[in-house]
Amino acid sequence: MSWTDDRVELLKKMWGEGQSASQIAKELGGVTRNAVIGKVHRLGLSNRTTGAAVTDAPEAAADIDVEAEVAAPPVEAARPKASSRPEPDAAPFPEMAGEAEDEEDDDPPAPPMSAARRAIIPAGQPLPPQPSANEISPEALAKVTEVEKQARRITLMELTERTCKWPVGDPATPDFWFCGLPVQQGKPYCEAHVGVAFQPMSSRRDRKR
DNA sequence: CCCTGATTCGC
DNA sequence: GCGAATCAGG
Repeated sequence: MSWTDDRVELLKKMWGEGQSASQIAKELGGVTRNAVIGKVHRLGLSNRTTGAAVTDAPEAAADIDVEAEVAAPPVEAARPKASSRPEPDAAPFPEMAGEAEDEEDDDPPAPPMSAARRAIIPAGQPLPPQPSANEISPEALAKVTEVEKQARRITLMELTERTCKWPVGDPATPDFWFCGLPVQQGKPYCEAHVGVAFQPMSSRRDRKR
């Protein structure tokens, strides 16, 4: 595979979005993450680490401009290093309700129970995890509800191996989504959701049956 | 061990 | 220019 124009374009786009080199490589296909990184560097678009140069201090060296230091593109996605906590570039969430472009007015039974909904989990389906929110450490729970506010709120089809697959809401409801934050390596969920999904078995010695 | 990006250097 | 190998981290 070669770096065709549109492949480069996709590379730029994804890199700009904070996608990792391996993800980009996977998306492009036919190239390794090394190839992607190499290209990224050759293109001049590389670190956008909070203004601070991770490698060398941009001091001295008054002759580093032959190749021109490609003016940093207006990249806004701040990637807090390899710690993975990519701020969802654009997560405009209008407190759900999204009546904006409802081509169909179909949810009469969709009361504005925003806050309540988050707290009340429809538990019951054989679906994924949905913890019985009764034996989870308050801390973990708090963390989740907090995280769910930052969630990317992606759809089923937007799920990838690296997006948190924690479902939120009632699948039968229009406001059903998946967390979508970066998963904790290996696990299918992000850090917060791993926390509630995998309970170490602590304050739950009763109801043991 | 998984992952990340950075760099080098033969091609 | 390209990217595998390597390096240097988290």
